[in-house]
Amino acid sequence: MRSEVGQGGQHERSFIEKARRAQIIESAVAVIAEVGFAKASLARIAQHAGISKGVISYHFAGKDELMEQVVEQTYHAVADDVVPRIMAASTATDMLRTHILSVAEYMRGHRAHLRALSEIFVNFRTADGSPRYGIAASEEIFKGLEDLFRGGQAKGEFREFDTRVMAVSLQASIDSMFAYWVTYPDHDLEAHARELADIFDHATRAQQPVD
Amino acid sequence: MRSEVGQGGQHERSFIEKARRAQIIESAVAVIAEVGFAKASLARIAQHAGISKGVISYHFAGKDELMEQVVEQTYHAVADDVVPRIMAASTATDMLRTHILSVAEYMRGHRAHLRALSEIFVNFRTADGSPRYGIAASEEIFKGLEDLFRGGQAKGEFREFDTRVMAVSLQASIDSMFAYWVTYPDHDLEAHARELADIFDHATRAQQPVD
Amino acid sequence: MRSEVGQGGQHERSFIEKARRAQIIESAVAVIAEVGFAKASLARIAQHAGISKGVISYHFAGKDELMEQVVEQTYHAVADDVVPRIMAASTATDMLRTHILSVAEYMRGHRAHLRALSEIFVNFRTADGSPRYGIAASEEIFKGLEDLFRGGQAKGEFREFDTRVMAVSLQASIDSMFAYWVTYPDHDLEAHARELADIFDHATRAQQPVD
Amino acid sequence: MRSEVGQGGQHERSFIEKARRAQIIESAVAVIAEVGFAKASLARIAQHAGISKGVISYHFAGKDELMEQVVEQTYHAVADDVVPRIMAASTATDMLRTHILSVAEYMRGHRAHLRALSEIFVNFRTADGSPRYGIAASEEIFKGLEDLFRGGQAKGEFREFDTRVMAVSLQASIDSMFAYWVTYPDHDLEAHARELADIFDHATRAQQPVD
DNA sequence: TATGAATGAGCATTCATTCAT
DNA sequence: CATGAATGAATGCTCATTCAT
Repeated sequence: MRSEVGQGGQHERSFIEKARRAQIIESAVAVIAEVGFAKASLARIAQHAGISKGVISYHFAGKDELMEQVVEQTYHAVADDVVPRIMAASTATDMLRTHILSVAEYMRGHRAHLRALSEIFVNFRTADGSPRYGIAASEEIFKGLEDLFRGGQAKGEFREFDTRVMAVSLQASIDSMFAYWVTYPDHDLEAHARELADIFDHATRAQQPVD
Repeated sequence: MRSEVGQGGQHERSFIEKARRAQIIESAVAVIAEVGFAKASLARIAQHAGISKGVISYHFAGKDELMEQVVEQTYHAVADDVVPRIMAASTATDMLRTHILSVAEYMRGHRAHLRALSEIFVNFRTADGSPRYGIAASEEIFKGLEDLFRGGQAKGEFREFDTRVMAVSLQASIDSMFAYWVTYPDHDLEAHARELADIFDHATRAQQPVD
Repeated sequence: MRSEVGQGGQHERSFIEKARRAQIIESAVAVIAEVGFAKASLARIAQHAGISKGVISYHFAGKDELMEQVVEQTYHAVADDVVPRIMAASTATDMLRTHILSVAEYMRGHRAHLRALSEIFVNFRTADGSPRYGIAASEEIFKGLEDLFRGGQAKGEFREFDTRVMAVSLQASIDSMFAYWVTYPDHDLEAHARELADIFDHATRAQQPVD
Repeated sequence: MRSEVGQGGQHERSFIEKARRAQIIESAVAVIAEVGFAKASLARIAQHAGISKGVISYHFAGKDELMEQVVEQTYHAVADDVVPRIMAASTATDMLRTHILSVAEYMRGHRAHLRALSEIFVNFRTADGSPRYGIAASEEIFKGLEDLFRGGQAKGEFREFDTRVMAVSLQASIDSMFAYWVTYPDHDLEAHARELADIFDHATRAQQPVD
């Protein structure tokens, strides 16, 4: 999980180093969220952190590693918050609704983090030009959603459908909810989330009661 | 010097100029699709077109105008192909399904164009740093979809739902279908489109027949 | 006087060619006067003349020849206007005053020409980087002024002084009068010229009457 | 990023930074003096200093700041040398003569600096195309000279004349003395200065003694 | 550990010039 | 004669990275 770790525990990161890395990552998040990936230069990130450019190079192998760390940290923070709440639901239908609502709720408190995450996902490329994170980076999420869907189908809660297509569409709809809210900050995120939950409730359920 | 003319049809672009502009736009599309917006420099675009950098500056006021032309050309090409087919449908339900399937079909033949379009939408910024096209640029699409939805609701084909949320989610799901297919070229785009049509059919319809 | 002339009268410039050259020279004057030498590109000059860039290249060997022509034309126009008036004066003292006042009067009607002339004098460099026209280009003027001064000294009108230094200083003072007026267009050019005439009257005369 | 600091003495420039800035400024002076303002590119200045182009960008906000620094440094160096000597004179007549002679003497040792200064004054333009320093930039000098002249007039040493015209003409005559000497390096600068002092002595004095 | 300094490649853009038509 | 098109060098600038201290 950490790039250079694993040489026999030799290289434990010191407290100060961990603090510095965290500080730099937070600054990176803030800067990317504000000016976008393309204009988030190391100089700007260093300036935001109140340190010299060299410090970043010292603590991270390069800009690429910094970006990867931003993704990893943010990604896990979301999962740590959302996953337990989903697990607490009893039916697949509930889990689906809880998933959508929890993610939306988490978003509300972490606008910058998610903005940065999305910037990196879309823009970060490897040296050869191919996207570092693409749809493929969401594979873990897709797998989790597919498990949820298959569970619902097995129990008869959900109709038969292609679980991968449903997962991809749901994930995209959630992302777009966030993007829409970032663009229009007055947009009612919670109401959007409830509507979205309704949409995928109708889209998945086996029986639709007469309204 | 070249870009701001054309008011009143006075300055007809010559045949050769139109050809060059088209050639450059096509090269821009190809390069952006391949290496992404950030790395799509004029040098690379010129190299791809087999011309000198100066030619681009000669035919376009600057990189910004080139990007705007790419968007405009591609955008209209999609609309010209898809809109008539949607209009031919008689019910809202049919229009919705036709919309999804036609866009998917168009995509199959214009992978690079749509890839480039999405890159520009996400990354192109004005001089002051704000996105040139953002979610807001999709407003026209959203409006069109909302009309479709409201028509269906008025006729009783569709249930009551927030048309804006439905439009945003549908558009995002279509985009993600495309992104998924770009990442996994062997993915069955047509099957995905049919599944997606089913999803939004269930999500919108007023009555769900017992399967 | 003309660069390629002299091959036996073979290459007489046609009427249309002379007209074109004159038109281009006038445009060059206007553009240089407006935006300065450095930004007076052939493109801008052509645009001002309402012709294509290529025309300039066709009628002049290059930008350098165009500039030289601007200087030559303007220079002679000034001389043709001013010299006869000076010659009409009878005493050296009168000639000196007439010189200053006539040049100033000419200036008032030819602001752009003189502005352009000064821009070219100061900025135009040969390929090797040395000034194309420097102080040395004023040699003809200096010689003329020195003749005037020596005449006055011979007749006892003027005191003994270094005629070269007086010529250089007078010419510089006249140029600065013009520059000052260009910067502050409301400046009273005629009054300035009269004051300047007084200054050099006092500076040169053999006897200063008790005021 | 580097240029706008320094409010309050907070950001003391390090020794090495000051040295680099000085070195770059000196190279800029040398290059401008040699090839003129228009051809004094950052590349050439860097080459002359034996450093990479980026170093200049690192130490100066841009070419504009570098040019402004050249002006400021040079300007103050002249003033620091010349002003005290003028102040030491007791009569206006002496101050005038001292001014001319001291400036000339300073010139002899700083040919390139003054050449560069004049190049920048004439050619440096702001982004909107208007001269960054024009005649208006000499306002301070003009004001100082006018004070001197008015003092002399008040004490009866000088005749009545327009002090502004006298100041502009004197300044121009001094500049042209320098320009002449730059063009003809063998020219006797001191003799020229003495002659010039005589000229303005005659031009200003209230009484001209019978020779 | 941290820093300031330096590098050099890459960027968009401008421009005088050339040339086929 | 005149043009539009194309060229390629040069410019100021940004930036990730390296390195001695």
